[in-house]
Amino acid sequence: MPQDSVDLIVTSPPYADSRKNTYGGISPDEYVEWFLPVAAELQRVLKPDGTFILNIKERVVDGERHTYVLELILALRQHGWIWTEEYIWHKKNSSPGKWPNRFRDAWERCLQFNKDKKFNMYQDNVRVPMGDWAKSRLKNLSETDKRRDNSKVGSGFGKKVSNWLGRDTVYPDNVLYLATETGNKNHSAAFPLELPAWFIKLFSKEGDLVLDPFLGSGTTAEAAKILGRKYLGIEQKEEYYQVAVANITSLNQEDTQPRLL
Amino acid sequence: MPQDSVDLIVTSPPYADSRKNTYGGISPDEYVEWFLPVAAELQRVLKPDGTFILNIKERVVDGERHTYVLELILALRQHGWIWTEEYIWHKKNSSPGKWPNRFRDAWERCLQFNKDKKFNMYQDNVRVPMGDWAKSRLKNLSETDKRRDNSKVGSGFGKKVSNWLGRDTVYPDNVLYLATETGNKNHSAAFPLELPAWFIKLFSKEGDLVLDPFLGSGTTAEAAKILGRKYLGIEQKEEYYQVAVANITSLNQEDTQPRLL
DNA sequence: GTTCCGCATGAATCGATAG
DNA sequence: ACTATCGATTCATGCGGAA
Repeated sequence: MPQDSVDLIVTSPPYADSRKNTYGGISPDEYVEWFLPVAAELQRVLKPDGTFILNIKERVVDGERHTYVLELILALRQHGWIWTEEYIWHKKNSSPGKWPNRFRDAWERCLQFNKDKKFNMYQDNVRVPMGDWAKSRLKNLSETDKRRDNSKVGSGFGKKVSNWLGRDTVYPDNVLYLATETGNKNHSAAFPLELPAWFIKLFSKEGDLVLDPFLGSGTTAEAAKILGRKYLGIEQKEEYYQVAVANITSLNQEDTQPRLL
Repeated sequence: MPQDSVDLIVTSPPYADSRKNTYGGISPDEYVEWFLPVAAELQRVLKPDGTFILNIKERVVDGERHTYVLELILALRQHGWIWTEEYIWHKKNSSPGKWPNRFRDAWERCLQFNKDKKFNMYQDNVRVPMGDWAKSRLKNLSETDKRRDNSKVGSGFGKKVSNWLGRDTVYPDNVLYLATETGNKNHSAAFPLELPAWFIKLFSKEGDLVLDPFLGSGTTAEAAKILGRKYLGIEQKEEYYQVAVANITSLNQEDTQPRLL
């Protein structure tokens, strides 16, 4: 691949040592070492104003959270990546289970890395409906606030409130509150379509190129296709590749578009 | 303080370089070095089956998340602490603001450290009401609901929905969804009472000793008092100490108990 | 006695300007 | 060339006073 050719990278690599029977299963202690050559190639092909989103969560090893994700962040910075932000994916329906020393794990990291401090971000593409507070708060402004609006002299007290009139969406924050995919995909990672879709809308525009170097069942490419982006996926396992191709080609644009927009 | 005398430590130390005009203001680059001597004392006084909860979040420095929290976790492990878990505090109302390169920050870390893999955890004390799904889901049980239905993905998970009949509370997960305190405390940290209260209920029992080495306006001690634990707080600034004493002594047990239980 | 309205304010961050 | 200060931006909550 040519250098500086990709607008956005969104990926969820195989987590260390997990899914051992379905994927390669990288040992936690070797995870950073295993990932760095990949990151170097990603850095080469990403445009200077592009973004790299890494969805990952550290395993529990021997009763303790392993530190390979922390070490990976530090290592990537050593190699020139900028650690711009850490988004949290807060899962509505996390895996069940009960243990004496911990609760169910309901969140994952979505790490944002950049090559440059200036990067493309299209914030208006991910505005969310205003919270419920607005309904009760802005419902009955009519009498007093209309008067305030008409008299533009002086106080400015009413101005703040009237600023909110007519708006129905606000900017989100850095926590994504999404359900996990309960679908029937033949791939063990529960990676909901909305997760890559959110980052694709936020960090790319139509016609841009989105890359997923660990394609898996093709969720990132599906989201990119639905959103009108070009997409490129890499997958080592023949069987996942076949699943991804099937998922992507069977996509019916008319069916899926309303789901995301 | 004698060694092995504290059952639980819950604290929210001054964040690096923030609150510069109210607190000392520790530089991000010196944060780990500044914290380690404190951590050593905490390790000394904590009981072997006790827990240390550290509420912290890294600042943005020069357009990038600083790494001092990651380095602090690694350093604490070097000094013998076990990094058992990372809870997330998902804030309902985060600080406002708009920037071209990031959204509002709506979460903080609550890091759990232990001296030993075996520690006290009273999970039943923090059960939460069952979600609304239960009402509709349990009304008409299907055939698969009455027996164990194994996951189709081969994960080994299964479910037996009929197990849920008659229950009205469930265990929570590792994400706490709380509002920040917008109250009138004369202390700049917005640390809601529910946050220390949750960990106090989870990791201590009545009569246990709870320590907060950075007491601030005394929220941890307030929660401990309400929940019938002994408490011990350390505060360097005379003015915060006075505020904390006032907050704690003015506590009316009858008023506050229903708020938390 | 209850609901509704007005308003202050919070672990923030960026970019421009001043020193 | 570097650091310090300041203005601008914006969402949700709770409290006090009014209806």
